[in-house]
Amino acid sequence: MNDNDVALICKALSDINRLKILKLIGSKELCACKLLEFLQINQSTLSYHMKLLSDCYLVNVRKDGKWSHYSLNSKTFDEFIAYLAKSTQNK
Amino acid sequence: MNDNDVALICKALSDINRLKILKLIGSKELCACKLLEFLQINQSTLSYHMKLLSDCYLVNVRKDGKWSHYSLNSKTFDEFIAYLAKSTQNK
DNA sequence: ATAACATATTGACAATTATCGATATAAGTT
DNA sequence: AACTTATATCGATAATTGTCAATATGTTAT
Repeated sequence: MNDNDVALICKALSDINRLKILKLIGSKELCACKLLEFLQINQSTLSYHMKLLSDCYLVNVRKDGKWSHYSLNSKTFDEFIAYLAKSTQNK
Repeated sequence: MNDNDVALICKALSDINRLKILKLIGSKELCACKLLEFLQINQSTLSYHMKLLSDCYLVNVRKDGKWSHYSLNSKTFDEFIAYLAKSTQNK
């Protein structure tokens, strides 16, 4: 993880809908159709957000038939938090 | 601190130059002219970034004569990290 | 094979962003 | 008072972003 990765992840988290998504899938895996129920956005818009979140490895996608199940990639998320916290220390 | 605050802070940290600034002022206060030495950007561009960072309370500004001294607002930063970390837990 | 369903992709568009040059403000210096 | 220095603001511009409607892709059910 480097500054560029962190910038990308921050960008991914800089949208209110994507933050809501993070919270929703933070503790349990959800499919796109469930996420759609909670958010006031179009299906294609959700798909756009999910791609953005998974492109920076913040979110895992598990395909099961016609469903896409999304979950938080805890490894990336934890590394991100740790990197950020460390960024502001010593040097 | 709420989702909107966090989205704003994430947006503030989603730029590579602002991330560098965060690292630079994370441990010690620096004036704009010092920051300018480290970054390959215009003076007005730096001023724009610093305004963005201080508008979301991530950065403190201390004016001293004609100088502006910037430092990390640790309270905001720590709250931000804590909020993010908590966002992905239980519910 | 056809239909229905879940999700992804494309194209378009308005809004926002990062950047710079020019100018303004405000403080120190001569 | 005139000049220099440090920073902020304004105006313009190219690039990026979030959104939707329409369409495509792929899967299951009939």
